[in-house]
Amino acid sequence: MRQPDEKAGPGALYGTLEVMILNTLNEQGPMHGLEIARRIEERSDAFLHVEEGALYPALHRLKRQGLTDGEWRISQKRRRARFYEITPRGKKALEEEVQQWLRHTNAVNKVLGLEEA
Amino acid sequence: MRQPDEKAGPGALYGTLEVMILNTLNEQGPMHGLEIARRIEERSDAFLHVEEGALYPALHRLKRQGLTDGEWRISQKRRRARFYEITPRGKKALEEEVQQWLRHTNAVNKVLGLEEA
DNA sequence: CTAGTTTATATAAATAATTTATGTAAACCT
DNA sequence: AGGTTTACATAAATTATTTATATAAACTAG
Repeated sequence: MRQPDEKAGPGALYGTLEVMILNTLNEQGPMHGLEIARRIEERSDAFLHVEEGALYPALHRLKRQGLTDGEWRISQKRRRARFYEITPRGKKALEEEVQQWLRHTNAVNKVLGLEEA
Repeated sequence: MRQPDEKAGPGALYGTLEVMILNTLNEQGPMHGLEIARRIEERSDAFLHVEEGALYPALHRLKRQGLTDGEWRISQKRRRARFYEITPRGKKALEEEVQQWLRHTNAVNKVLGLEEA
């Protein structure tokens, strides 16, 4: 016997990590990578876990696309850390990606017979 | 200028295709691969598109896991086709995966500030 | 009657974003 | 001085897609 899974399985972040990062920066202001990961985990009530191997490549993708910019600063705990901030383009992308997330979950929910038949 | 995307982008199916297949078989009875794909597309109001290269590997995974079984029959259009049926184990898995989908979307929605704060 | 289209399955190769496993470095603690 | 914590980084492995082909049988047009 096993308790039903209270955590997301492998691949659960797929496609949603970038929009969650952008939203975290948009709502809570500039912060560094590990702090973003912690906020996402907390806000999901520890359902999601953001691995560092997923986090940093995602942050680099967002930076490369001009959706964030970042600068080296010193964290609360006195370590050098890259603080990211959402850009105007990032805000626009965030809005679109949130809409896309809603359309997507809606579509899957329809297929699963879970609402809005 | 470009119309906002009304369709899911690449990778949109990631992680949801199997549960959608199981649900389709559970609700609508035995049917063959291409028909499953069509039903999913229709029920999502053509938002989702199920590529054959995603469909058949997913069907094989489900079969290997004992969540469906299949037999060769003749389709409405007189072609040989493998008709799949959900098994009792498949029904149990479906329930769990639907619950997992709900927990997952809920977690992402919380992070995005979209409900159930 | 035969060439082209449609239906149906199948699979290899390419792509993309994860997970897992390490590594570096500086700050803090004992 | 040595061990732990914080923070970033990246390579390798994994997984599930997308894209591109291939096969084969049945229907359809000329």
